[in-house]
Amino acid sequence: MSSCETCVVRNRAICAGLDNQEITALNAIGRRRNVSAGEPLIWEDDDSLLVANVIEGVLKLTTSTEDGREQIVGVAYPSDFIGRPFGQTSKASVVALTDARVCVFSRNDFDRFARSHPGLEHKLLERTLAELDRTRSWMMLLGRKTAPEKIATFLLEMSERLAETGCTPITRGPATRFTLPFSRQQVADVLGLTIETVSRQFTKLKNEGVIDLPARRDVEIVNRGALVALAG
Amino acid sequence: MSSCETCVVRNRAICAGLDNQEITALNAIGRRRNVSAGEPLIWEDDDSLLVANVIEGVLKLTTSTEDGREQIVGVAYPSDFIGRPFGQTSKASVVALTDARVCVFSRNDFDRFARSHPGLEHKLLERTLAELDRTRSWMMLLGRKTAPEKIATFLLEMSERLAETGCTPITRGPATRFTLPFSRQQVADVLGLTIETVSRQFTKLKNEGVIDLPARRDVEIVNRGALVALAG
DNA sequence: GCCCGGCTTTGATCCGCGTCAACCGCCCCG
DNA sequence: CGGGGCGGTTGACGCGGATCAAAGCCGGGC
Repeated sequence: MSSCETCVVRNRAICAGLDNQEITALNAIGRRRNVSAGEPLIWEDDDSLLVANVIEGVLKLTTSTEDGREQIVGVAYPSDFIGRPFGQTSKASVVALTDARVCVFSRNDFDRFARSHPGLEHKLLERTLAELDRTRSWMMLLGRKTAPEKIATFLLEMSERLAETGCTPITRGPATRFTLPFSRQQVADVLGLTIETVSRQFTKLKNEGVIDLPARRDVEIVNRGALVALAG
Repeated sequence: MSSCETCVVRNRAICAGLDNQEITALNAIGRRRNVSAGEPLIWEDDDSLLVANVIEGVLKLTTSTEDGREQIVGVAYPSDFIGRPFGQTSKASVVALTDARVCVFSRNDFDRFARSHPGLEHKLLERTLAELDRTRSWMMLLGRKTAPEKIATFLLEMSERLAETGCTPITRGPATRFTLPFSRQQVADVLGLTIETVSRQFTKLKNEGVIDLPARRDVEIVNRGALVALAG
């Protein structure tokens, strides 16, 4: 296994910017792991023993109330970083949505390595700041948007992120046709809606000719302009 | 003006962990600024020319839709860091809720300084990770909690944060009595509710003897247990 | 091919919260 | 002391999305 493989495509991975020697050292403390769809990687409130780097696949970060309501608070795509370095407990559960390959590190090992490699910490900081930006714009959606706006925003975001992370046939710009890594229930958990509402909104957009739904999880954006207008 | 003053109480400020020489260098590129209640510090989508460190007061971070709906996506207390280093545009507006004192830096100056001082970047990373955790648990609230749960959660969070940032008479643990730095409308903007719903829920809690409302913005928690139970 | 089970869609109804509107009370200022 | 205005409260009502229920669809196993 080459160092490049363990640590993902070099240019996009967490280790981008490290020199060869550093990459080798990082690989020494990491382990590859396969996680199949539906399998958990980290449980909410556990000791946060792991951090990881996504190589392939999509995973969800969730928090739940005691009575079982779930909210997806983040989605990790290839090259994304998962887990909570420098903290006692993980505040979110991580579960694979598709079969996934990740590179896991013990939190202690990773923390120690990061602290002595400023380039890595800088990269991590940039990623965390970007994630915070995304999360904040999602708060706007959860707190203030209507169901149709939520669905439209969601579809547009999916078409962008799936394209840029290479989860769809490579095209320039956002994808017009893609396969959702989510079930209807999971879409509901992302948007703070119920499964029935999600289903109804999808059907409505299809009837209006804005999108097409060729298969359960497949979406084709027919009229992107309309979607942008609906997104609010 | 001593270096300590410019850069906030040493132990809690962004510069904690820097040596004296570094603190002096950081002070050289920062400027004190007073912001009065209601005054903006950064506008949404501007060029993100500023970053800042809060010395005193409380500020809100907001995003808005074109048609004027507003969502408060973060609240900055003393010692908190504001702005978006290493990014092109700021995604949120920053407006003071109370009269505030901040230490502002030009983004370029700050970026350059941070990149050459790993201790500062590490501190910034820890803060950003903590903020991300808080933001994610707020997503759960926005997406899945009912109005009574939102209000209860909000009051408990306020009682903790206002105590730990020294915005209330110092006590051990969470404050039982405090002054909200928010108007009713702003509470609504934090929780994704309307002003009327916020008002009704406050009144309900008062009638049930869970809290007392001695003045417009003052809250006294009478029955914390009940509040915790309601928070969901 | 056929059956079974889980996911999804669709329909009917309900209710929490938003909306619209009026009123209240505190504070400022004359 | 007496307006006036702003922020907050209260009430009446309606709607969007949740809830409850049932049927449809599709994929997998035999």
